[in-house]
Amino acid sequence: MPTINDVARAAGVSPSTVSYVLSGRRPISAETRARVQAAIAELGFHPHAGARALASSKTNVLALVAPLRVDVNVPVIMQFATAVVTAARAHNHDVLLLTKDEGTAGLERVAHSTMVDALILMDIERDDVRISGLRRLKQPSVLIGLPADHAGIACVDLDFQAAAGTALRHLAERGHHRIGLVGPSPAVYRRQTTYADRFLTGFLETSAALGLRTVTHPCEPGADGARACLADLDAELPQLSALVVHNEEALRPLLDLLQATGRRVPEDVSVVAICPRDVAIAMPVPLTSIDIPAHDVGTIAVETAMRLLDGRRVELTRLLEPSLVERGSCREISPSHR
Amino acid sequence: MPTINDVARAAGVSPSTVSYVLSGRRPISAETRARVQAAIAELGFHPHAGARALASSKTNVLALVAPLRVDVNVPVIMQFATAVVTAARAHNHDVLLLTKDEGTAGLERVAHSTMVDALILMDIERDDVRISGLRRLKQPSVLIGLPADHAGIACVDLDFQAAAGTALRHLAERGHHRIGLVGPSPAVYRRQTTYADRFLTGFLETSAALGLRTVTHPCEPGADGARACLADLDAELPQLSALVVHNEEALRPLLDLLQATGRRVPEDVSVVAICPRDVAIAMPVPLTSIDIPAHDVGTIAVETAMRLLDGRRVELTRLLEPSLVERGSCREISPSHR
DNA sequence: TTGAAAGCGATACCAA
DNA sequence: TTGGTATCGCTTTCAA
Repeated sequence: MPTINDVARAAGVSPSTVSYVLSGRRPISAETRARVQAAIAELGFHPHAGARALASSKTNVLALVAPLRVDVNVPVIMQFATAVVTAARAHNHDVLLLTKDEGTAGLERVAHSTMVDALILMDIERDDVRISGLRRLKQPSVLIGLPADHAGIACVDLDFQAAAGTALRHLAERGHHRIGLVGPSPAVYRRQTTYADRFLTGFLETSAALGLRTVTHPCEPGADGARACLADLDAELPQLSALVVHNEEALRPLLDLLQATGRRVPEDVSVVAICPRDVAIAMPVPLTSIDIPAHDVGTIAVETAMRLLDGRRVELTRLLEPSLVERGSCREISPSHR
Repeated sequence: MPTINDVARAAGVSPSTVSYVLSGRRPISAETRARVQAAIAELGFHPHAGARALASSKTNVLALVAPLRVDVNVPVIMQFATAVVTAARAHNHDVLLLTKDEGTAGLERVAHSTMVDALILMDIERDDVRISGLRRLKQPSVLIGLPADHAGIACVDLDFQAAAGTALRHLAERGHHRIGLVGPSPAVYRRQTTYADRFLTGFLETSAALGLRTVTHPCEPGADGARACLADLDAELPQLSALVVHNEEALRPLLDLLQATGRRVPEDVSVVAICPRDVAIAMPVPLTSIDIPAHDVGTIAVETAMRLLDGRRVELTRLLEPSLVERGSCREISPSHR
């Protein structure tokens, strides 16, 4: 492997000149630049990442901490990861993949050993134990999610609270006033992943503001969970005309169940889902949905990290506005039936 | 951030001694070791990764090249990734995540700039354009998959050819002799991901060896694809009594379709699936299946990389033996009906 | 059993 | 516009 000195010798310049050609941090005459670049190409020179990191205190690597348990939401996780890696590359950075189960120790390990310039964390819990540790790192971090105490830390996420409002308003405008919420599984609430709370809060707020009759219930995984949840909702609010489903996994069993019991979508029950758009589209009945903009969130997370790295100003809390796409799973209730 | 010199000073030893305490590459008196370790703990010392890489020519980082397109098989990809990261950590390595779409350029970038010690690639195609480039790298690589030309390169995968044999034999032993194969989507064949070919080859071989009547068909995504595929199979081989499904995505629509048309599983049609076990379990009828041992494959890939790195002998081609789990979706055909 | 010091391969400051 | 060189923090050889 050729070094910068080899290149310098071949081009008849000093190593520092080669370095400056590479970084563009000082003006170089066109002629010199050409000679250097020719030498670089000819020798197939690639700067040594470690040497660079040592001399410049920059690694050009971001840490991405992902929950690698293999359960629900895997596709969404992958979408975040894809977006982060792609955006990072666009900024000339690479991505070191960490698992959430290494916890604070893992973060400290890569941060203290100077393996990364910044960290991006996903699957943030309400009282995430990792947050306080992050504050002590010299590297900046960006959270995908919104913990209770996020003072001074950059956060990016869908505005789930607003999303609940959007879903309810969409239904209310079409004449629905008896609406059930199929929530995430109790496990999600237990883990206190914050999007569950935030959605629920928004749901209750908007419900009250609009004077709707609503009822909410978490939903256990599987067909049995869906059945139990629907039964609970029906019992507590007879003749509900619409469901808001904030549970990707429950979607399919729920639709199967409705069909099996002769309740048509949207004729008998309207449905709004909060899920990735490809999931909404792939259902037996294409669902009106609010997308989880994983790509945007991931990209913005990286861009926020970049801004922090070069000392630019950032908006610490970025909650992306929800956007609802009507796909025909909500029907208009005629005024006479209201 | 304290350096090794700070530690040395605090412990009253030379920096080299600290280094040797850390690496264990030469004997240190118990007393000295204790003093050094105390100083390390007290100062919160973590060796600088870049400096280490520069001095030792080892990064303790593996590259993992994953297909980050968001389509089918996302869960399997995640399982591979999980296993690789976990295994890597167990060997004191971290994982740099690259996307397949960077192609050869990405591999060369991280290899030439000495960011990684070894590379692990997934989603290998039959005539993968990246292979020849890999041979020229100074870092070893391990493929998850089996390209046509894999001379000299370590490969790990499920033995899909044997898996087809296992599936067919399981059915044949239960009296089935008219069997259809629901293959992957044409897109997979077009991309020439090698597992499709290998499974098909094994299927045809075993079919011939056992004197079975079989028919095979790729299967387009979605409910329509499943319907078309099943119709084709039925047309070409009337009264087939069993299906082998090598298409995770088609599984659910296929079972829905069978139910809708009054064909019960396993009473009327037996089914063997090749898919992750959680998918097989989550179906309306738990399916007899051959697992895709993503965890084992990922772990073995990392272990192979480790062996290559420290010059130990490796078996270049590791095809894992398939194991079939009966879950009741195959029925025994009584001799009178054969 | 330990220490001294020469690299490793870049960057960036100080000069010219 | 360019060159010389100290420096980054560690590993490892050579000596003692």
